[in-house]
Amino acid sequence: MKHRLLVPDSQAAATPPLRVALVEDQHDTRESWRRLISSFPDFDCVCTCASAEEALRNIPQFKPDVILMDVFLPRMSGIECTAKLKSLLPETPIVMLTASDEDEILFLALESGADGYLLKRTKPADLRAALLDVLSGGAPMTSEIARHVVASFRRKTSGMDPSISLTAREEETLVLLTKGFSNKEIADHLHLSIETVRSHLKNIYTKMHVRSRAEAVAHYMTKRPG
Amino acid sequence: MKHRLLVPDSQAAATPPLRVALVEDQHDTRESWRRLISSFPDFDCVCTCASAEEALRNIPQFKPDVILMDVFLPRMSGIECTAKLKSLLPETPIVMLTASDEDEILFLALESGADGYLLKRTKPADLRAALLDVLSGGAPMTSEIARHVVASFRRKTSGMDPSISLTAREEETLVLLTKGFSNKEIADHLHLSIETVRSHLKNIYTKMHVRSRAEAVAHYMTKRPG
DNA sequence: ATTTCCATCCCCCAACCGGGTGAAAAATCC
DNA sequence: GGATTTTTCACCCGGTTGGGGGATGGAAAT
Repeated sequence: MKHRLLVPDSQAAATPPLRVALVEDQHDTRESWRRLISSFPDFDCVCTCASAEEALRNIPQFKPDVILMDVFLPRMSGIECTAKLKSLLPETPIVMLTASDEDEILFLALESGADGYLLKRTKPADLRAALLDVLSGGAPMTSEIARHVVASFRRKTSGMDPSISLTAREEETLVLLTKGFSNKEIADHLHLSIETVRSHLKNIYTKMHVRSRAEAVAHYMTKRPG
Repeated sequence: MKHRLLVPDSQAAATPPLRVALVEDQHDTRESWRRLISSFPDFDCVCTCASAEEALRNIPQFKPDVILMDVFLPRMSGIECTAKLKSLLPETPIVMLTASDEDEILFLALESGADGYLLKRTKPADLRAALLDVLSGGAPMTSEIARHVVASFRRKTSGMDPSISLTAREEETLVLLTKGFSNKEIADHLHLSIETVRSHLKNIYTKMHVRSRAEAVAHYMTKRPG
């Protein structure tokens, strides 16, 4: 899923510059970002937009290699704009820029399809590294943000365990159950007889005190978010 | 949430070395990791464990600054071990090591509480950077893995088609479905004929592109937490 | 006024599912 | 090494479910 061949850390003057589009509503900020990006020998800021509407109108024609998007824009937010741009240019990586580091905005941005998430106070060298990173298939973000993202996966071990302890095989079966598979599909997936799956399921039901797969799925998913 | 004050990129010979615990079942691999870590002037491998059980027994006493954990261990997996260690030492960052880059294992590892995720083929300099990163509150992972992680957020909302709009009655039916009720129970609850419930369900399945109640429950619950 | 949707209900049928019972290898524990 | 748990599989039975047809009346939209 590489978008361009990159010479990782050199200035790469031989290849044509990578084309960047920038969306930022505040004039001064926009200009300073534009100048900064164009100051990199291997990058060129080919399109600057002052609003989400302008971005949706212009960026698809420019087909840039990467898009830098401010989160806070008047009327339509950068998050909504990102979602719309992603359906127009699904292959073009979008890096969100934000002043705050609120979790809420971070996750909304990632859900909208953003590929990276930088704070506006990012240092010039780090910005360039982030652009190269996202263009080579990475997901640039600060350490703190990465930790927040990773932390969001963590299960709460508080109220879930005490009673039910499923065996390894039962757990596997249950996970496939929550993906909506039938007994036969689970059996194929685990290379088992359908009767074995039924057997595991019966044990799971007994341990979880439920009487159907739907109930098991519901109980499992309320306990383990995701 | 910093665990130690760090001098980011210097060799920091003045501060005491950071204490690393290593869990890896294969003797040769374990030794080579141990030697590698101890070769860093600012790190010291104070505890090596050949199994998850040994890790749970020894690591809590050593109270290392960071734990390196192989995912594949006999009997109890590194993932399970990570979950248990996290409840014993919630502040100690754990970095998972894996040979493969399967999505399934990655997400299980993150859910278990791992703070970073490295491939075993990581270069020595990158390992050291990753250890420093995780100790200063980051979440070290390769670019590819970071992209997988952010991509997993996208699925949640972009998979949640804006196209599916259920009617009021269908919504009610679906909610009861997620509580694990049978068709008959739903019918009683809503004072309807069982045939009406079946009818609603058929429409729900069509709209949601699923073929069973378990699948519908799974899809619904991944979209709406709770 | 006509059409389109929604909610309600009915029937059929094949397939699937949940529950009971049993049992034999394999792994694990003590 | 013997006891226990886990994993694997089988058979039967009745109820449930999913998918395919409809049909009716009412409400909302055009």
